[in-house]
Amino acid sequence: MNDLHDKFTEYLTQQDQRYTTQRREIVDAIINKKDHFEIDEFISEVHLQGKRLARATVYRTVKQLLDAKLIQKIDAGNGRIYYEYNEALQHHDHIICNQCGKILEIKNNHIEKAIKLECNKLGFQAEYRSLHIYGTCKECQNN
Amino acid sequence: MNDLHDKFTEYLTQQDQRYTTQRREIVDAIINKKDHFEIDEFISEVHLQGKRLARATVYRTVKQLLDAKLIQKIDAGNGRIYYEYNEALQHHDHIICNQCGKILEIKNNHIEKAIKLECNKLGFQAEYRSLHIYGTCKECQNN
DNA sequence: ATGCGTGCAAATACTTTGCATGCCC
DNA sequence: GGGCATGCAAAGTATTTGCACGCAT
Repeated sequence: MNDLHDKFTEYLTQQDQRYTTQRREIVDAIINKKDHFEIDEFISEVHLQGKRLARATVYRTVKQLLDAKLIQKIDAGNGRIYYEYNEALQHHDHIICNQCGKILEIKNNHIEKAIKLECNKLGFQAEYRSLHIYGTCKECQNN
Repeated sequence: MNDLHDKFTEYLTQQDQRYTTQRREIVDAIINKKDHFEIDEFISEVHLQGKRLARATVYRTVKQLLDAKLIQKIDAGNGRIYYEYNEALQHHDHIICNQCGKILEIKNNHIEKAIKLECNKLGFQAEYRSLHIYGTCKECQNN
């Protein structure tokens, strides 16, 4: 049993909601994709597999997963919106290259700590964050 | 003369584009608003002042200002999208309360440094970032 | 004068919603 | 069996685009 299923089950139970076949399938697909995905591409893939799944259901489920902090939304800046599984609820941040569009995932304790300290100072109880750094990656700087 | 006008002029010149009346008015309005604004609210206000200004022009100009890194986009999570003037190009980050929707702006050198170090490590040339922290503010924790 | 930028409206894209039916608990 | 969730289509929003005309350079 995967962590994401457990967490989502827990969330749904709390909200007195049901873990339906569709919700289960969407979560499975997210786990299998591993990295970031787009709503549209996601729906196409599911349909290619011959499964019936309504757009609306995907939007509804994604909203719940966001609300449950199990996935996060990434605005790649060029009009594309990605979603990504928050593996084991460990926050990782994103570095996005404006040239080639590549997305690097980082996890840095100093950043983590600095943010926690600032929140403590303000008495703010942080639940979740989104940090995206845009610029030019090593490879693209050489072009 | 305001910094934002200068910077935008510089950007437009680089791109061989013109500093039109509309662009100037949009920039003025942004400077006067100071804090974050929404496209829709923004257009209404300009229209209330009796000025003629097309939606499309606002979208086009906002896109350029984003591209020039002079304003930044904030996704408040509840479906609302804000834009905000990047004062003097100093990066400040946002703390957003999920209960009351309040947005706090922070500027913290430790966060700044930790991010710079991580980028240096990766050889990534950062131009811009967006950091949003979501949670519950001090006041709302007491309710 | 030249041609980029604007305004307008239509087109497109994205997301939500109402309602009848199906399926989880 | 009761009622929440789904699928479908239609309605909302948000954003982009084509084209004729106006204005900045």
